[in-house]
Amino acid sequence: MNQAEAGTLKQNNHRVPQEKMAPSDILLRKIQYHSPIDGADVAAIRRLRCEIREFVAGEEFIRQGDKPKAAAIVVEGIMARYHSLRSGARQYLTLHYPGDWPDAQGLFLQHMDHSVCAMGRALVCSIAHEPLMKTFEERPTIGFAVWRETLIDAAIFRESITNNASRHGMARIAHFFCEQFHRAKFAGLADANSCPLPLTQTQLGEMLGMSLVSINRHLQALRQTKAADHRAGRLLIRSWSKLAALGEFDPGYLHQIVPPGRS
Amino acid sequence: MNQAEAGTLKQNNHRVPQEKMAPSDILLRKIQYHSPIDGADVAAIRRLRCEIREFVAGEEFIRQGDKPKAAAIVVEGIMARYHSLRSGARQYLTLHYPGDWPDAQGLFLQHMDHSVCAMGRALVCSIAHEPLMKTFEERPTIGFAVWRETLIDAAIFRESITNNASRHGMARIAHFFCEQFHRAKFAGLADANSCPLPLTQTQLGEMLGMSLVSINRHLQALRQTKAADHRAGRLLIRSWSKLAALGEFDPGYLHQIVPPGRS
DNA sequence: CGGAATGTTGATATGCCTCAACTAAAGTGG
DNA sequence: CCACTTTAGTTGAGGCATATCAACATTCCG
Repeated sequence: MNQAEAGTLKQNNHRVPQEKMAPSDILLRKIQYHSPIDGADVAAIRRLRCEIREFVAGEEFIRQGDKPKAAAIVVEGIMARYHSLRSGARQYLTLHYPGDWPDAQGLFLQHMDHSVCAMGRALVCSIAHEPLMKTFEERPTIGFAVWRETLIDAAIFRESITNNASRHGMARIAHFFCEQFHRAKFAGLADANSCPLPLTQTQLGEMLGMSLVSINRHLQALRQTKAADHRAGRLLIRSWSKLAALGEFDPGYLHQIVPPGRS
Repeated sequence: MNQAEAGTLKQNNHRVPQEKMAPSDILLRKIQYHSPIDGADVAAIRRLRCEIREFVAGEEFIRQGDKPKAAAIVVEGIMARYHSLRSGARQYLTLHYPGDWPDAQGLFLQHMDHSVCAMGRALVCSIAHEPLMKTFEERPTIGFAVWRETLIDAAIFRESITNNASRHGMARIAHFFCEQFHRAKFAGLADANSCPLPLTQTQLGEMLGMSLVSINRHLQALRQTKAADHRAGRLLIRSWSKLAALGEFDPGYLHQIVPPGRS
């Protein structure tokens, strides 16, 4: 049982003072890499009012079946999307890093077909659908940029299908680690050879469709190859080339456009 | 080896005379169910020039790595998306029915991270990106409707992750059958208790991450439950309730809005 | 310090994969 | 039209990867 299921969860929906940061910047930073945002677009984005909320580990942001009236952008930390199965188990679908829109589907679809929760502490900014949609109508480039984000999400889901269905334990884990490191790096969360990855082994299993015991054993094998290590909620890359080879990782599907001035 | 891999494929890129049908109608029919398309929108859609092409079974429409300059809409038949693995094997990702946009990602992402091919004979209509994007800018509602389609695709991918990762053989097949019947029905391809499903058992395996032998045996078991039968490229539903129960199928994730006047 | 969550290890069971042979159906060419 | 080839489907046998069960060690946290 994880925290959310055990019902021992602390609620922590504190509003964070708006002055603490400009959430539009995290949004801009990401979409400017790939989309031709002009001055008027920037102004329109800055004009959007957003509410920042803080979440503790495991806390739910939105639940399967909900009908959201606002869209969320991850500002700090890591969020996860998951399906709740009838058996009570979870199937985690993806992780989301700062700049991601984990519930963008709510903009156009009636109800959520999955839930979103925080993995570790996280900060989320919500923008009400109505003004956001209006902005998309008036400044299509902004909508296109967010649309693009949702298409990359879909590419990540596809890769996940392939990873879970066609790779064996060790390779599957290696591939997953590669993806997370790549994305954490892109979001500015990683240092040269490590990044946060606040999942328990149970949750890794729920992500990759494997049992806890299998995860544990493959993780140990992975340690012995000296390719990567996962401990205490952190992923340590010891040999990127070895890990990428093990997981047959090719980052093309992430469609990352490397921002100028970063490696 | 299937046809495409064996290289014995017949090329059949015949242009079909434009008069044969109005492809914009298939597009309109679908998006009008859910989006507030007005007269000017309809006119803008009809103004888009599109080229219709016919494909034979297995023929590739677009390949992993390609940079498409046009977007496709399935007009007739069934298309599939798939990843090509290093081993040469395929991982099928989804099927697409008339009205679907199997390569919409090409509108915003540089290169294709997967391929698209025809399953059985199919008719596809292509609309050049440039005028299409212009239409999205001028008439945001149209873009939103297509965006919505891509979000449903993503929901289908997510369900596929869960299905492949968390359900055992028989349930996995049952769930897949339920989804395809539901979608075929929605696209007008199904009759009361059957629909086309032009996959070989090998391809079913490549879709669901199982070996041919497992598929074959589960399929036989499924026949014996009298829930469903798959033969000669056609899916026959013998007991929907039984099949849905076996596959734990809940169609919510398809976000279908039932068109007026249909059950 | 005590209790809960997390990680580790061993043993056993089983679902699925692989290999291999064979049948049935469909398509091809003389 | 029939013989031949190819593709698709079926069946059996054996082995392996992963699940499951169960006990224990460790870390975390109030």
